[in-house]
Amino acid sequence: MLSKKKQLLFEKQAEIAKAIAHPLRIAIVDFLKDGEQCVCDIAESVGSERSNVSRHLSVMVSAGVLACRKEGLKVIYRLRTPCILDFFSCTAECLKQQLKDAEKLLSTL
Amino acid sequence: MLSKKKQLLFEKQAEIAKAIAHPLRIAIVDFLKDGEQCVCDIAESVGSERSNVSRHLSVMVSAGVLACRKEGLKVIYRLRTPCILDFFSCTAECLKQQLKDAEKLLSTL
DNA sequence: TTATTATGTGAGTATATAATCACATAGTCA
DNA sequence: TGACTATGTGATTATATACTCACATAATAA
Repeated sequence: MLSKKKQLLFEKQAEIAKAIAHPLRIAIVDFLKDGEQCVCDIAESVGSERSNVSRHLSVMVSAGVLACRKEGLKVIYRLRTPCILDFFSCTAECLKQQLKDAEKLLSTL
Repeated sequence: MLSKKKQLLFEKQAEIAKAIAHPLRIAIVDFLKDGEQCVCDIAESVGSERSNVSRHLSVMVSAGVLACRKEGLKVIYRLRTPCILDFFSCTAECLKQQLKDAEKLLSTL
C-alpha cells in the first residue's frame, strides 16, 4: 500500500498531467511556448470557441501550469514554468519508440 | 488554425498524457520504474482491485506507455521506454515553482 | 478430468469532462 | 452616459471515465 505522502504527491502529479491531457490544451501550451498571448489570439490559433478556450485556460491555471495577468480589456496567459515543455520531448520519445517497435514488427513479415 | 499534421500530433501527445493522468496510474508507473511486475503485485502495491488495475494497465498499453509479456499464468508489465519517467521531473519542477510562488505571496503579507 | 490461480471483460452505476449557447461582467472610449 | 469589446460563467447536453461485481478465459497442476 502507498503512504499518504506518496498518494498526495501522485494526486498532484496527476492533476498536472490531466491539465495538459487534451489536444486543445496541448495546442495552447504549444502556442504559448514562444511567449504570452491573450485569450482572443489563443482561441484563433487553436481554432475553437472563446468560451471553450477560456474554460480550458482556467483548468490549466488551477493546475499551476499557466499564469495570467490583466492588461486593459485583455487577459494575457503564459506558461508558469518552461519545464512544462519537457513534457513534449518526453512524449516525442515515447512516440519514436512506438514507431521503432512498429518497424521491428514490420521487418519480421 | 492548426494544420492537420499538428492536430494529429497533439492528439497523440494528449493520449499519452491522458494515459498517466490518474493518481493510480502514476503510482503504477512509479512502481514499475525499478523493473517489470505482474498484475498481482502491482495491485497490491497500489492498493486497488485487480480488475480495476487490469483496466488501467490496458489503457497504458494502448497509449504505448507500457508493454507486457506472458509468463505462465502471470502477465508481466513494464515501462515501454524509461523516458516516461522524465514526466516526473517535469511535474516536480512545476510543483516546486508553485511552492516558490506561494512563498513569495506569503512574504508580502 | 477437476481444481486452482492469475488475469481480463461485460454490464451497470456514478461521476467527471467537454462543448455550446446565452448571458453577465469588466474595461475602454466616444 | 451608452456602445463596444474581451473575457468569464451558469445551464444544458453529450460523452468519457472510473469503479465494482460477477463471470469468462487461460495456464497450470493434481
